[in-house]
Amino acid sequence: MIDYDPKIVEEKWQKHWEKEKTFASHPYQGEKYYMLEMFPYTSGGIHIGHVRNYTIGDVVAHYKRMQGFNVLHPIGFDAFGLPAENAAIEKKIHPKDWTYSNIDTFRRQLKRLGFSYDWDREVITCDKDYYHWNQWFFLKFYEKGLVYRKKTPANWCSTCSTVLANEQVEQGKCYRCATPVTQKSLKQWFFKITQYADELLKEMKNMDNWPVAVKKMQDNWIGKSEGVQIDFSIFHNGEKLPVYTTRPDTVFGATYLVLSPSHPFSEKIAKKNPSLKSEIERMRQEQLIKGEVEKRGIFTNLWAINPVNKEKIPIWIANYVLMEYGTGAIMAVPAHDERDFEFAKKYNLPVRVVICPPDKNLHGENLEQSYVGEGKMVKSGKFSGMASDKARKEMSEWMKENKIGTFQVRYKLRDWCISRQRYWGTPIPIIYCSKCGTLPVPEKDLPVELPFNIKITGKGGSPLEKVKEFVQCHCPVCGEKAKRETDTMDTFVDSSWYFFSYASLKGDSFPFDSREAGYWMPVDQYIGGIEHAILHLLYSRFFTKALRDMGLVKIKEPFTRLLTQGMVVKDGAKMSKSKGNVVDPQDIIDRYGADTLRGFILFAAPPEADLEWKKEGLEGINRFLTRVWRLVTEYASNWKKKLEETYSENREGKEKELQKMVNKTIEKVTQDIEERFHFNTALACLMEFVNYLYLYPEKESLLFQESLQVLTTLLYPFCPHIAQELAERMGYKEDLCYLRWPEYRKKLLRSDKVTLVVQINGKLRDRFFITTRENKENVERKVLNRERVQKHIQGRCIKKIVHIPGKLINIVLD
RNA sequence: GCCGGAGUGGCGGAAUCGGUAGACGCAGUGGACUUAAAAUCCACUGGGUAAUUAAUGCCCGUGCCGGUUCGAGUCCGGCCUCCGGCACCA
Repeated sequence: MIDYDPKIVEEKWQKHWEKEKTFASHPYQGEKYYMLEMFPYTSGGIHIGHVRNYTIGDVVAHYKRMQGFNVLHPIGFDAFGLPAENAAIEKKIHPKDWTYSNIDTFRRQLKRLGFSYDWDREVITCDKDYYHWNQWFFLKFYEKGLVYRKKTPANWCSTCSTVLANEQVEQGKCYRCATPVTQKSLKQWFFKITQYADELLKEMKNMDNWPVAVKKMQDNWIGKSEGVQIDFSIFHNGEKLPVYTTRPDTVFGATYLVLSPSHPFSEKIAKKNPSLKSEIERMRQEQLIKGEVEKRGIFTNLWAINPVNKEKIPIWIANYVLMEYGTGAIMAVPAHDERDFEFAKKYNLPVRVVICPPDKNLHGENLEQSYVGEGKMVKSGKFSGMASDKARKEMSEWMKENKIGTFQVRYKLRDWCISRQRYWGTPIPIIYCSKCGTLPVPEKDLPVELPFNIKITGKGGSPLEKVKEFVQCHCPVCGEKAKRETDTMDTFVDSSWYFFSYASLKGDSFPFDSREAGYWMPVDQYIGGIEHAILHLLYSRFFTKALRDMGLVKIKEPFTRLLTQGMVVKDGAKMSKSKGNVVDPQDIIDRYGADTLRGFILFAAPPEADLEWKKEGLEGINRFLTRVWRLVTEYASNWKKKLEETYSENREGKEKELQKMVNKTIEKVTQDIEERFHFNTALACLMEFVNYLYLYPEKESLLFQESLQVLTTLLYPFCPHIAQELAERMGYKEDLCYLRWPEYRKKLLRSDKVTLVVQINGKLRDRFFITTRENKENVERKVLNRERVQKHIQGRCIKKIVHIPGKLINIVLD
């Protein structure tokens, strides 16, 4: 017997797979299955989180192939982005060289892990053949009115020297470097994702195979609310001052009105009234920094009229009202809104209760906190006495009829800002001509190539601005000298359509072939980290819908099923350089081999849970694989074409038991993959099977030979190298990935002896074997005669017997 | 604050539809092999209690309190803790 040497075995088969293109995909041949894992951003080398993501996907890809599906399982690289520029500054290496050298490392490591990718479909987003189509989409969106430019305060990260999309600001900090984000007014390009807000929301109802957590996060992010815009007016000149509220039922309780410091009317006041100007400016500054600030405001000396009761209420300007949402102005109802209550208490503004909870009366003067629940209307004109939820509808109707309010649907979702003042990204294909204005680059002039002759300093604005040859161009309309846009696109544009690119072999005049993409898309199973719950996944959904409306694809949604795998943690914390608890997959491969690494990652936890890294567990899997190796190399003889003994119905005794074991193992492994992706229990079951085979006495029998063959086949999706090698040693010369997955026979799972569990008053008291042929009465008589049962029921009265045939009897005593 | 998710041995985890809690692995203990060790193989392994019939028996045990049920880790109500997301969105 030869010892198990993973390095030799694994490299042998990796060479074979590469040479034979074993996992290449071909369209239109049978039922398709598109298995996709989120492609990696290639900074440095592969880390353990990638290995987990890709291992899970690889098991599914293998399994589906063996089920007879035509599988597409591609990979590529997310290659544009800021880290490349940072590396350029720190290491004096060109972003391009840094990126491609990382990609080489990544590709080598992915191959070393033996993942079954179709490498012919590889995509690298910084290749001009790829970003060409980002620009093309930009132009098409431009034609469709899905792109626009506006000057607006944007989220600014001073460390990255660029603006960020709303989705990239986490708790007021940059998602990448955690620098507090400030607001800076710049002219920016936007994709009109809000046009799809409602569809993005609605379609989620049909996405049953997405995790609830992700859907919930997107739901919150889109933030749909239904309310009423109520037109208040300014007392002295009657000018309209609309506010937006989701609680029109509280309108009689409005005791003051608040404007955002950035509201146009606030600006007007600031101009007229220098004494207020500095305070307004100060509040505006406070709003630039996200996060909780103490509520602050000033009275404008102006008054507004509440249209429902003609009441005169003071107009304030306060830092707790945002300009970006609603109308930038609110009616303040301190009795029924927490924020207004807090503000009213601070500035001693009146509190008027208009809704009382069912069980008591409230009074504004002594209210200790706002009441935001439902209840009975009071002090609300003709609506007094009505239930608040009913009043909400009726008052809205009434306001609409009297032309003082209109129904409104609002979203928190803002348009997607795609401008980045960075170098390493897709140039935005726009030309500014002093005569003709802002013009898209003609399609025939694409791609606008990113220049490589550049100095990255990290200082002083966009790097492209300083590249004369890039900036200077001619106007496509009048031919005069013009300037190019120097901002590049957010890299999330790249990842919003890469799955379409994989799904077709590239053409020269189109981003992808609609026919082939139509065959493969949508992605049947997508796997990635939960950190992309809103960013990448929302953008990709938006892109898919936009592409559908352009007639390029027919589908509404890109990803049918989504799995968000858990983190890999060590010593209770997420692996990170700063904590010094990083495990380098390469070290594990060198020491134990790829199959052991894959096996451990799959065995240690179910995919959606966090995984605790334990060196000892790794050794456990390695021991298991060694046991499989020894068993097969020692006892296996010839690979059989058909598993006759496994399914024969004429076995008795030990053989029958083994046969049952084989069928049970197939059943369990199949179900665990098929129904739940619980690879940990699938592997546990294979371990049990191996333990059983070790103790089985007749290792020369045909049935035992077949059992080894089944074991090898079932192991293949998890640890493909060792399985393929063992299959070959048994005489199987083909690739296991195209061998049909074994089936189990239900009939052979049943045995004629089962354990019957006996409970007395719900407590386990006895268990014994019965034959399945025995009738109910007979079994019950036997149970009652058991010594252990007798001991308990002596002198007591049997109230009831619960009998689940073949499983359990519960005797209920008084 | 709001919205998700999770709490099971010394540890990672299993129990899929309400029916034997702790599969499988790790760690640990004992034995076999060995001059010895490693490796390997075999067995035991939640806590407590009892020395009788020496086979096991009995009690407790899935974050806490209560409920439904013949029977609850699983269902219902109320808490506690941890993790993740959002956070002046009117």
